[in-house]
Amino acid sequence: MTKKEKILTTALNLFIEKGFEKTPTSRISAEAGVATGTLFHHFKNKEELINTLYVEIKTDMLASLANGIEQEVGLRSKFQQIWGKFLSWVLEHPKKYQFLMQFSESQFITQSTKQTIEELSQGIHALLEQGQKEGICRDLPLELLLTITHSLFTAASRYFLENPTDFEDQKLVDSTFDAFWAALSKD
Amino acid sequence: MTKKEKILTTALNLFIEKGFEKTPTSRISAEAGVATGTLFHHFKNKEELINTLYVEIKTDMLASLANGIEQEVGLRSKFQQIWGKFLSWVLEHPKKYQFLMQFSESQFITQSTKQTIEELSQGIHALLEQGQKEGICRDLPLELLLTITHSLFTAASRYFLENPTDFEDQKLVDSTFDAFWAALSKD
DNA sequence: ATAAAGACCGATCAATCAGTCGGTTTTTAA
DNA sequence: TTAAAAACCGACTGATTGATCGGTCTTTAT
Repeated sequence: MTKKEKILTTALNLFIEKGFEKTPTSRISAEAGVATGTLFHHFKNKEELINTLYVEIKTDMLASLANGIEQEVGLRSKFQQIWGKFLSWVLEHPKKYQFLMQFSESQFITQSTKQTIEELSQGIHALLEQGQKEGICRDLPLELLLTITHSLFTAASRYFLENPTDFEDQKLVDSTFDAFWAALSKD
Repeated sequence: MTKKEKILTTALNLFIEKGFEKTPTSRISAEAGVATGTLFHHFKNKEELINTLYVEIKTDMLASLANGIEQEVGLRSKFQQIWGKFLSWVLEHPKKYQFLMQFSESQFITQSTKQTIEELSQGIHALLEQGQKEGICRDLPLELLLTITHSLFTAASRYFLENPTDFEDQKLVDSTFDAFWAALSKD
């Protein structure tokens, strides 16, 4: 692991444990086994550090959702695949996910970072748009459908994070998807 | 408005605008038209200030949901009333709601505050439990139903906050409730 | 081999800020 | 009326911390 990577993972752990402002850069560099100057060599300032972390993690997550989705199936199946992939990723990277949850609404994530993320999220956006054109999804504003989708993904991940063993119960996982799909689809 | 109240509302505005750590107590007292000492006379420290604010706002919101719900109607109708009351409250108090969103996941809200809130939220908890006993709600873990409920309330409020004029379209509001109810109920 | 570029170091500092404290003013209640 | 309690004041400080900077070490490319 390069020093830069070490700084990033150390920062991740400290940020979710103590919070951004309660984590001195001195502590990050110390625990990463690196000099203060090195941290500021790689990152212009503390804010750039957390924003880099945010983009990196979200990119990682979104990539793992898009990966290997079967294209020759219906919309419902596509969403179901994404549902499963998403929950798997969350359970495999609980700290990363906690970080995303904790800082998505925070002041520290800049507008430009949010912009970058938005662009990365185009995939699901397009899927919903398609679903609406095909008359599969409810006739609600697209933006609202997106928000609903996002919030139900969040709800499920929250639950399974706190009850990880339940994630092995495939029937339960399927049931949660049914609830999601019921909210989204017309019939 | 008493000085204590002035401190609280000033803090609310600064916290959502600048964030907790980026708002010096000196600035709060200055904008509230109060001496530093007065702030610390009413609140043991900065953390107690934000926690007081949080409990006060959440109590206000939950009270306005519980107020005047017709009891002689079915579960669906009860939820629909709450749905409407909630969205109305959010649109009438956008800053307060933003505050709740921004700090619910933050480090600054103590465990004890979260405990207090939990107790205040028993109402909806009980309603869902009843719905499940009567076979109206999906057979999912109660805790998961709660999370789903919470997340869909959040999703709708987010949307209408950003598109306030849409809230006057009663048909659209009803449609959002339909989506919510579809996720929650069995058929 | 060599020189330029990049990574790394850590002592130092300027700035910021939460909270204190000794005292004054206002309110309360007896 | 009076005295105790509560509200209020604001200058001050001890401690913290983001970021710098001059310099060394390591890698890269020619």
